[in-house]
Amino acid sequence: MSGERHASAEKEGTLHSRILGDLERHILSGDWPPGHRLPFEVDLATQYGCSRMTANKVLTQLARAGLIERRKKSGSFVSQPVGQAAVLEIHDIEAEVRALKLAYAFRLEKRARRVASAKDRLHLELAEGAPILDLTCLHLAGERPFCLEQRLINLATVPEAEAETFLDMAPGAWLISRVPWNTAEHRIQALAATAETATSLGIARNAACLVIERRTWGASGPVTFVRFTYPGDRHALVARFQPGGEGA
Amino acid sequence: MSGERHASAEKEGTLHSRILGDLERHILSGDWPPGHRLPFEVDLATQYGCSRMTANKVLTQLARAGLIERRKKSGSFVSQPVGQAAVLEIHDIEAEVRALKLAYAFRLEKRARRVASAKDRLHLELAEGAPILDLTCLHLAGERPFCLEQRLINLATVPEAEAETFLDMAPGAWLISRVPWNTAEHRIQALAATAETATSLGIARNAACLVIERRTWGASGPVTFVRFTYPGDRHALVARFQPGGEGA
DNA sequence: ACGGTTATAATGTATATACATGTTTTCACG
DNA sequence: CGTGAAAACATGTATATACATTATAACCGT
Repeated sequence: MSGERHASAEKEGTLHSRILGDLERHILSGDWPPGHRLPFEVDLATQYGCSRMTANKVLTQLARAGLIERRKKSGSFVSQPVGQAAVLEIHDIEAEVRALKLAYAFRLEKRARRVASAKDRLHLELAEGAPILDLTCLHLAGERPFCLEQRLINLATVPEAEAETFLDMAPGAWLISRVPWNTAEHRIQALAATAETATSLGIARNAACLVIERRTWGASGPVTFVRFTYPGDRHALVARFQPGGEGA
Repeated sequence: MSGERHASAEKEGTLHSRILGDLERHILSGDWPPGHRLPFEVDLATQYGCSRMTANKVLTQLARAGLIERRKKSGSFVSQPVGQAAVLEIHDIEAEVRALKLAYAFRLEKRARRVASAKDRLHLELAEGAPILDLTCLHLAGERPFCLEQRLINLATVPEAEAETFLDMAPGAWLISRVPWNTAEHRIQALAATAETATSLGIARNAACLVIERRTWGASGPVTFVRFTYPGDRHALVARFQPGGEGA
């Protein structure tokens, strides 16, 4: 009620996180099913002996995380568990290999500067005849091929790339550290290995491969298109998901 | 500054969202590269003619979204674009089929109640001899097989499932609407079709298939394990990502 | 110089208050 | 008896203030 002024560290953590934790627990445990109305801001404030502002901030955070929906006059309600979204971490390949406790290496197999063909324009939104850099490189785990990377870099957006040899640094890492981007689109498929990729990766022709394609845009237009091809029987993507789980 | 008291709707949107937008623009455009220190709370407050609390809330939100890192005494800094996380939406299969403008149907091919074997316990954390429901069903788009679903349901956690026939409602949709969950783990692989799955899906043996496995936990333990097998040449997962992009 | 204490700068959390905004309920008037 | 204006309600946004926390900087005596 009267509210003993600010945090006196009575038990553990801040009031904010205590309230947040309690509400999340009620929601995630199913104790409060979707559609259930949670206490009003003023009631929460009374219950925890805090101001409405504090309760408001907690509820606002839950709403941003998608766990609840808020309606004026009506109150706040537990959301339906909407489409199952998973945070898919696509690691840096070097990190991926090292996570397997294997030595990492890569080999540049192709580096060509040319103008965009019609086929390239399917992958990246490019003007006709726009200059691009076409790279292919093979990532190795220990002695064995791990992943084949085929990449197009838009030289209109990233002119610095033309001066780079990509002999010492993989193009992915180089781009990440130099070029800002703000949107990426991924496409994940299972495809049979073509004769070419089978040779590069040292697998049987038509073997199942996991193919991940990524297109990236920056403020000044399309940046890069990349296709990673992994031997399917040796690789898996893993994604973990907790609703409302912010990146701590 | 004196700060003209609350929102007088001078231009557009709230002060909060204007500041947020401005900062995001600076960061995403690369204008402020990773490591760059952004203005202190008090400076932002002065600049926008608002109180420090307002600036603080904006910065706090950016920090939660992972765009910036904050250090006491030092200030707030643009984060390194860490591991590329993409929000991967795994749609409901029915929605997926309808998005292709095809008729949706499903057929239950197997429904068995049994106790967990050692192999089942690899998929789901189960006690030895725990009762489970073992389901297989085929999802159809138009007349053609679209996806094969193989599912284990933990009857210890979801006893209601035993009374359900799953003839009218697909097990995925049934579970979503009835059983609360709080953690899911996905595994995505490319695998060659086994003889069985090839027959079910009407594809060639050894054809590349996209396999998505999901394990789900609720408050009272493991809920379900499911494996979706899609003919690889006919299906792709698509994920779009914008850093700091909250679910509106 | 060195190492420890003190000051200071920046963020973190919380309060009380004020007014805006959008819904729902109520109630009075025709 | 309906309908439209007014009141009540719950959230949304913003302010000013206070004190806590913590990392860095400044100081200071030995």
